[in-house]
Amino acid sequence: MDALNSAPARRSGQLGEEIEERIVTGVYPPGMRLDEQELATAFGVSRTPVREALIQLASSGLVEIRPRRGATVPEMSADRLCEMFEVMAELESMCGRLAARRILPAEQARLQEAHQACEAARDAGKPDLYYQLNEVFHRCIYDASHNGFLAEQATALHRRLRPYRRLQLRVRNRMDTSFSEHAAIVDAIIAGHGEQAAELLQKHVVVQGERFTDLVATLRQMNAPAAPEALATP
Amino acid sequence: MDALNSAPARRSGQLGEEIEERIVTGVYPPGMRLDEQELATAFGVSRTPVREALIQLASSGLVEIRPRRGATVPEMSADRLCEMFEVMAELESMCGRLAARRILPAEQARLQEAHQACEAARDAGKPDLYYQLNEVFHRCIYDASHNGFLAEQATALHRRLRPYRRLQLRVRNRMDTSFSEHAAIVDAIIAGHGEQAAELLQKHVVVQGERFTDLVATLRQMNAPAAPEALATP
DNA sequence: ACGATTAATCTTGTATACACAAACAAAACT
DNA sequence: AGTTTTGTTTGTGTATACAAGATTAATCGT
Repeated sequence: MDALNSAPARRSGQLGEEIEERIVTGVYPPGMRLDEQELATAFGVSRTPVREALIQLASSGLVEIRPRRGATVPEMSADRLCEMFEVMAELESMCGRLAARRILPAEQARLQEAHQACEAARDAGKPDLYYQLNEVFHRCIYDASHNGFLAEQATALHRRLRPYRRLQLRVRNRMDTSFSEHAAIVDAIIAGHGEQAAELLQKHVVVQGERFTDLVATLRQMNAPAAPEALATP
Repeated sequence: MDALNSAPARRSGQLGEEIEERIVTGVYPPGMRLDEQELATAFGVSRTPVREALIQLASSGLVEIRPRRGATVPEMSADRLCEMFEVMAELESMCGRLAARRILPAEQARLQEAHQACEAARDAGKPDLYYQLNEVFHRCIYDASHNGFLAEQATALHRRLRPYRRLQLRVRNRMDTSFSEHAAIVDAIIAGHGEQAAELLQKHVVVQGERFTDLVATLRQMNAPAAPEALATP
C-alpha cells in the first residue's frame, strides 16, 4: 500500500497535476500499476476524483487505461520516444518559422531576456535552473508564433518529454551547446530568417532525441530505481 | 430537457464517441451547454459515465469544462480554425515527407488502392462517399510515415476538423480539385520525392483553411440551425 | 422604483455503495 | 503429473446520495 507516498489532500485540478508530476519525475515509473483505491487513500480523497484524473491523463497519453484492467504508466519504448522527438522537432521548427515572420517588438525583448537568463544560469553552472529557464525560452518562441493552438500543442508535448530531456541536460556539458544553439536561433528569429530558424530548431531538438544509445541508457536509468516487480517485461 | 435527443443506452467507450459524433456533426452546436443530468437521462445512464466522457472529450479539446460552471461545446472562432488548419497542414506535410522516404511496397499498393477508390466516388458524384474515402486516403499517408505517434496526432486533429472540412467539400466542385491534388501527392510519395510531397500536402490542406470568407460563412452556417438559446453571446 | 443583499434552487464535485468482470488459486478430473 | 474447471478475491464500472459553490429570484432597504 505504501508504494504510493501519502500526501496532503488536494483539490480537483490539483490532483491530476500532482499525479502527472509524479509520473514525469519518475516517482511512478513506466510500467507501474496505478491502483485507484491506493491512490485515493494516498491522497486522502475518494476513488471518484482519482478516476477522473486518471481518465484525463489517459487522454493526453500520460497513463494507459485498459478497460476492466486498470491504469498503468505506459512504458515508452525507445522507438516511441524517437517518434515523439521527431514530432516535437517539427512543431518547434514550425514555431520558429512563424515566429521569425510574426514576432512583435515586445516579444523580441522577452525572448532576448529569456536568452540572457539562460546565459546567467549556464555561467553559474546551475543545470536545474537552466532547465527551467530553457522552458521559458522555448515558450517565448511558441507564443511568438502567434498561433495559439500550435503553442498549446507544442507546450503539451514539451511537457510530456520533460523527464527525458531533463536527464539529457545533465550528461556532458549539454548546457553549453544548448546555449550556443539558442543564440543562433534568437539571431535567426530577430533577423526574420524563418527557414533558418526552422532548421536550427529542428536540429536543436533532434539532437536530444536522435541518439539511440543515450536514449536507451536514459530509459534504463529511469526504469531501474523503483517498482521492482513492474519491471519484469516477459 | 428534450434539447438533447434521447437514445438507446450505450456502453462505456461508446458514450464518448456518441457525444463526440453529435458535436462534430453539429447536433450539439458550438456554444451549447452540456448539462450532465440531461445527457445522462438522454442516454439512459447515470451522471458518472457522462462526466467521465465529458472529461475525456475536454482533454482532446472537443468540449470545454470550466470548474464549477459545467461543460460547453467550445465556440471555434475563425481565427482559431485557421490556426488549427495551419497546424494540420504542417502535420500532413510531415507525414508526406516521411512517407516518401519510408513507405513499403504493401503500403504503396494500399495508397494507390485508396486513391482509385476516391476516383470512383468522384466519377459517381458521391461527395459523402468521397469524403469518407478521403479519410482513408489520408490515413494511408499517416501510416506510411512509420511514425505511430505522428499518425495518432494527425488522426486526432483530422477528426476534430472533420465537420469544417466536410462542408467545404460540398461547395464548388472541390471533389475534382481535391482528387487531382491527391494524384500529384501519390506520385511524389511513390517517386520518393519527400519535399515535393510535403509541399503538395501543405497546399492541399491549407487551401481548405485559408479562405477566411468561406470559413466564416461556414461557421455562420453551422451556428445558425440549432440551439437558439445557447447562441446568445452576451 | 431601483439597487443591494439574502434566500432558494440548481448544478457541479465528491463520497459511498453495489454489481459485474477478470485474474488468481485450488481442487478435481483425465 | 498436467490440464481444465470452478470458487474466491480483487478491482473496475455504474449508480445513488450528499455537500459545496454558483446562479437566480425574491425581499428588504434606501
